[in-house]
Amino acid sequence: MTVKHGTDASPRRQRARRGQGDKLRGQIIEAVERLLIETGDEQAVTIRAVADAVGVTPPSVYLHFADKDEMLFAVCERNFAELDRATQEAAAGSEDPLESLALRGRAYIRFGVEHPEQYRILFMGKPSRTPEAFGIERLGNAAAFGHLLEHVSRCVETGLIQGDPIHVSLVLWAGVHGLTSLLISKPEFPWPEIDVIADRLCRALVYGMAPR
Amino acid sequence: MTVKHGTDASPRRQRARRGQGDKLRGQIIEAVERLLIETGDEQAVTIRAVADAVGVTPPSVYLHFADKDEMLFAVCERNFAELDRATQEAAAGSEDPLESLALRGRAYIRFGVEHPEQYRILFMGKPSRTPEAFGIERLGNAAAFGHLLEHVSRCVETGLIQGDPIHVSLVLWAGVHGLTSLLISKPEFPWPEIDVIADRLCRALVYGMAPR
DNA sequence: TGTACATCAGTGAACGCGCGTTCACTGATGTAC
DNA sequence: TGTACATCAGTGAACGCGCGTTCACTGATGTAC
Repeated sequence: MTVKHGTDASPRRQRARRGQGDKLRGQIIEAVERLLIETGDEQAVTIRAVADAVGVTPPSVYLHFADKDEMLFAVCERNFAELDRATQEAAAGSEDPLESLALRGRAYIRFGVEHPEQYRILFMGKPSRTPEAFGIERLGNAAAFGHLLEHVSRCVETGLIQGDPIHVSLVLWAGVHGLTSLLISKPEFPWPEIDVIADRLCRALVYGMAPR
Repeated sequence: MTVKHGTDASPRRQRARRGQGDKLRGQIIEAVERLLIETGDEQAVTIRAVADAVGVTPPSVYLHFADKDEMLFAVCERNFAELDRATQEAAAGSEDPLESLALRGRAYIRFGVEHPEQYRILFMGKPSRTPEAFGIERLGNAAAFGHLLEHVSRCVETGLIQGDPIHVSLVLWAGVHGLTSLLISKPEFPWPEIDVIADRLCRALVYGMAPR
């Protein structure tokens, strides 16, 4: 089944005043996120659907984005920032560095479960779709990973965790990403209580890398 | 850039003899796998491309598969069996149950890295694409997960690992899936040596769930 | 205060594309007599 | 051994679709005089 756009009177948006052209850019980004959440389907985010959601014609999108990918990446950028904020906030929830690290992991998982389609675009997409700057640079330097690395480094310095901080950080990331992405791609699987399993995973990872 | 099919003389396949019609089915499955490997792109696996690879016209595919999804799932089935075989074989590599569990994890990761597009279809696909029977039933009952569960159960019975065997199995699966899927979706990331990090992850997971 | 005009935010219609799928058919092959 | 015929493995051409993108345009808005 497919969706017809603009068949019923799509609320035609009022044209921005002169000099206010950038307003549309923001509205487009919001519409993309809304579509992602409502339809739960990245494929449903077409230029046409987005334009229709905003109340504008498809070519207008090109006034603000060179192409479709650029539009999607603008959304990603926003979500990266949110992910970082959520995990930093959670990590502040405990004085104990290892406990704090586990909390960080659980916040990451929760973020993914609550924003499945955005998460899919950020971390589960095809590599080819990802423009150059979006791979190593933005991902490697992304605040979220940087903050994790800092946190891990502190743990390693104080001897709470053994190993190379980068390796440890990658292992932690991979672990929480695994549960997050499985929860997203296999929602029909008979998962036990998510919190229980997320907690178990984060503890195993964190305490599994502490010296014995 | 797009690919033109059948422009240069595609080697027209010799028609099967009477009663041998099923031959084409097998050749189609092989062609899908070959396309997946060669192009590294699930999107490149179109009915037309598959038919062309086999040396047949598109409608012929419908002689053996109701639709495109059914064709793809036939490929998945084969790969599930291979994944199970690879992990079972690896697990036999150590007498120590925990060590064996870590070996199983590493084999899983290696399988995914070596069959990225098949892995993507198996575990990273959109849930909607997955037909009913492919979700809980085939995944939950899949031999690979069943064997993991058995293995974990033995460890729990002998006190080497603490917790509910299903929870533990899911945590292990999620963990190895995380590294596997990140390696697949972010190949341009500056990963350290894969074996090192895979080993570190598997040990952290396994020994992190052992009683302290 | 009034008017000509440049600018800017958008529009409408169309493009070419590749896709999954359908449908009426063809021609080689085996079988019954 | 020869021939009519049913069967079966495939073909060829076309369908309707939605997509990203382009291009020439329009009409409201602000500004200079």
